[in-house]
Amino acid sequence: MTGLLATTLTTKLTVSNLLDGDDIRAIQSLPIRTRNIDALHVIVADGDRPAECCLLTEGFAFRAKTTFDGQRQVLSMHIPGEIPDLQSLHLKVMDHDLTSLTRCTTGFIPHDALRQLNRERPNVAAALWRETLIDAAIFREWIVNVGRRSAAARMTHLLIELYRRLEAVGLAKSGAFELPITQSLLGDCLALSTVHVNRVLQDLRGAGLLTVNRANFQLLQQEKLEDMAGFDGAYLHQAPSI
Amino acid sequence: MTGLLATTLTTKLTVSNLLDGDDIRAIQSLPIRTRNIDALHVIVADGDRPAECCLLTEGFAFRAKTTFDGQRQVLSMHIPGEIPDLQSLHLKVMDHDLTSLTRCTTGFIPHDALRQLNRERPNVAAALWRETLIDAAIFREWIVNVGRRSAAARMTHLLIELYRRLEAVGLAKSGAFELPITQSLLGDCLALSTVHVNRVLQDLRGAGLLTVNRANFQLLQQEKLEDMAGFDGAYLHQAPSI
DNA sequence: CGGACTGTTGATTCGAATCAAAACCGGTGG
DNA sequence: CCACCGGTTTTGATTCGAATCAACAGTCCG
Repeated sequence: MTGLLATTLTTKLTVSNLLDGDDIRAIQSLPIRTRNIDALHVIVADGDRPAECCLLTEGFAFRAKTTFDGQRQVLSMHIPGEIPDLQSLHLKVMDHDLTSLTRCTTGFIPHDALRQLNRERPNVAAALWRETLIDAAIFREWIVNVGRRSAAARMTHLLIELYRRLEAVGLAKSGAFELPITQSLLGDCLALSTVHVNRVLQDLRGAGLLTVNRANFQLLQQEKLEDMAGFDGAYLHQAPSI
Repeated sequence: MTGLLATTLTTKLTVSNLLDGDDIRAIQSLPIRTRNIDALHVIVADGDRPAECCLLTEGFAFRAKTTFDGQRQVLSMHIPGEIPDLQSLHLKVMDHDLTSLTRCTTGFIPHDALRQLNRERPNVAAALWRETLIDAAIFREWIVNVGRRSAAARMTHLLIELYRRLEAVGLAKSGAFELPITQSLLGDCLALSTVHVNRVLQDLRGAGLLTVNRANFQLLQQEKLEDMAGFDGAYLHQAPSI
């Protein structure tokens, strides 16, 4: 693994973990297969038994489950630097879909190579484990979002979360970020109908709290938005080793 | 660690992981502090920085978040054999509460000891990691439950999940299990009001699908219940190493 | 026996879904 | 260049599931 792919992963892991030079070199020598993926393409499907993990380098992806009666619930959004299906390393069968939102650049790393790395470099294993735990922390907050917040607070909370995560990897600043997501998919994230998503966004725009043109989101009054969403970023565990 | 505590943990981990004799001996020699905890007592609180993990040996516990306006959302239920705060090993600050539902027998294991064990015995590290990944899989299904299912389906899905998990550790059979949970707490699990929980349970009883007297739940028509809940147990990842 | 949860019932309200249709857009091909 | 098309966004009218409000009954326990 060299170039962008290596940088993406090592940057992510060294920010919040204590890796030494050997750890980083071991990561950089992982075998990796680069692949470009079209928008809205199922990368790994529910029921699959993948033999590799997918490192997202460019573009966005999301994980979702579909109920037997065809309703879809998005479980998480994924941004560059993440390995959305890292859990497949220890859970053989996928229990949900991983889908590209936009065109993506990805790197596939064989499970075997990752297992060997984990065995030889406990620091790296701990860092990767930690990433899956942050994942779980985000799921927990997602449960609260869908279960307990009003439609407007739900929307706001999701947008702030995305902003914070994108900001942390340099893909957003000053409250602005690019995310080519439809209102329908936002509805599947928030367990709201498309119609209601539209109305909520209009209310938020009307209140002067944000703007949205196509894929461009601009959070205008972050303080106020955080208040109305009851947002506390602690669950993102972004501070180094905290 | 000896006796019941050791048995609880090693049973759990050996069922679905490949541990050898040395692994098991290493687990059994973990230092552990036994403690009894009263019902409805906060074991680890949001914001805490625990230095040990809590192995649940007897009794039930749950994890929950409270929003700034005082609403509570239960995130998961925990049964004997589980380590509900294992994530604290790598995420220093708790982002939710862990609370006992009933009187519990617990064993506290220092993080230091667990870290050393993970370093020396990669098999054990993988087994523990896997437990946290199953945790996350259950969170994902919980999102779907709260986000996409009707009140009745939600209730049913939760009860079947609990039954399956209890059955797997020998604490339930023939559709029956003991769980001293109030309707109010069930509401906090399902994001429903207490009143509505009551009505849904009456409907299910009325349809002859289950009975509830105090803490005793009896699922009468499991097939039918699974159908109406859209239950697919794959997300519990109970089959050994699958 | 009294008090505090817990469970139950009925009446009413409300947030969001649903249904239906129009307006808007970005592309495609004639 | 314009007509057309599918997907997306927007608007309005109506319905519905669950919340809320308000009592009351049951149960446990000191």
